[in-house]
Amino acid sequence: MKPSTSIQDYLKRIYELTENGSPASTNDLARELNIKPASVTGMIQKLANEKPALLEYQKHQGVTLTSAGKKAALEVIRHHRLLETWLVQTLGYSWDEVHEEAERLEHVISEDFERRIAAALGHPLRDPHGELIPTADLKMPLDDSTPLSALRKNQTGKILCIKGADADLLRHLDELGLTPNAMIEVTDYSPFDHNLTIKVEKKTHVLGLSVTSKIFIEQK
Amino acid sequence: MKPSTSIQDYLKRIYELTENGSPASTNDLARELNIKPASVTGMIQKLANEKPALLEYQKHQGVTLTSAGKKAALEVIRHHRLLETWLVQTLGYSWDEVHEEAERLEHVISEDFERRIAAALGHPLRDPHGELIPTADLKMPLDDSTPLSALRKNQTGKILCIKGADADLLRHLDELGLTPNAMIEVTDYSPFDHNLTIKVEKKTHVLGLSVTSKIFIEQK
DNA sequence: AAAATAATTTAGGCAAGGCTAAATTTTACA
DNA sequence: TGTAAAATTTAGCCTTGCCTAAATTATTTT
Ligand SMILES: [Mn+2]
Ligand SMILES: [Mn+2]
Ligand SMILES: [Mn+2]
Ligand SMILES: [Mn+2]
Repeated sequence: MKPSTSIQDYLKRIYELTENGSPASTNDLARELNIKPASVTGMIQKLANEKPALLEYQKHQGVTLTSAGKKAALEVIRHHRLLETWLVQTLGYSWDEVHEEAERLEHVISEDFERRIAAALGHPLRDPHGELIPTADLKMPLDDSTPLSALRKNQTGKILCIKGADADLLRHLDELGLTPNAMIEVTDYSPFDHNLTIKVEKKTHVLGLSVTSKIFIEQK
Repeated sequence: MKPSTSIQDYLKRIYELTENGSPASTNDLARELNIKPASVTGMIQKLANEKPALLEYQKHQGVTLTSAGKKAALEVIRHHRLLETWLVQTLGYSWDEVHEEAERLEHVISEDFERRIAAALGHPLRDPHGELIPTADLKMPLDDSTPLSALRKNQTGKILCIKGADADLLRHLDELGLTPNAMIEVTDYSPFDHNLTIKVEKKTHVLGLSVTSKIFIEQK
């Protein structure tokens, strides 16, 4: 059976929160889902006890996805990212507007719809923010990007992805020309505050860590 | 507040069932919604008692939409028909495939999405089946069509709409060339069984009442 | 005009997925 | 190392929207 919309959202958030390798905590999940921690506990207990369990769970230790859970999560993420790409390309959404729309559509489109937009888009590898799109057989491609925050003076690269930015930051980055595919060069680094001075399209900007850690680069 | 998906489906069905002027019965509604009559009674009582009531209801007498209910119904119907049009035009769905997809999407698209597809399609008047699309200000345009079943020998017209046909019939009509915009001519009428003989694209077909009553014509 | 049948409503229940308040565990830190 | 704070879980409750079985009302048939 296809998981409910609620469950799909849980799985997607857990996928994201566990990408760093460590389990997702009840509180983090509650924050990301805008649901009270007590309710999250109830749901993760349920998901961990399903016939093919979707989660690995030990009290007070957080959760990780089983392979069944990961597959279900990648299904939703593929829908989300294909939808974002498609909304931008065919309906003129800007990249800071698409998220919410995709957040609702992702749960209701058919597999046929998924195939049609994937084909219409030429089976894209990344969504408008540069995030990798899981393949049709639900594998997440390897991510070979480096956070901009790891670059130093005179290093250059192409922006691959903006991760975890809210709509305000996305609009700001758009104004600065810091969008996927932009070529950038680091011209200075301040070890005290981790500020990076970068050049993009002939213009120079100084970016703090809270920004540079959200921009991902393909190094030259 | 936006009505729930369930409520939207109730309102849409009630709109359709009351187009003939008479109230929708509990049983008819239950059949259309695939929900047990007892559950329908519960829901219509609830909807009739909301602050601005969505339904007019008297025990054992069926329901009609209030103006608030009609507005909410037209909102869903507009979504549905725009979506069908758009899925056919941009993703290559055939007209017999789109219904189910639109049935789910109609509840989750934003008003912004609605405006974007309406604009992208050039504010169409009819969906792929020829059904009238409610306007952006939620009025249903006047329907000036006549059922094919009302035509007689030597009368001609253009097909405007196929109403209430299931996917199988839609595919069949498609094969016969009986799609919106096709020009047809009635060459014979049998008063005994109400069969009509019609000519479309040089071919002749004999259609029973259960078919001719679902095809609507703009008379010449 | 009964009696039978059909339609509708009532009553009681259930599952999903939330919430609050209270209890418990873990972690932090003085 | 003991305690305070933070995180998590438990317990009990609520709403939505569905169900079945039984009761009631309306409609047909005889
Ligand atoms: Mn979502
Ligand atoms: Mn899919
Ligand atoms: Mn629907
Ligand atoms: Mn709308």
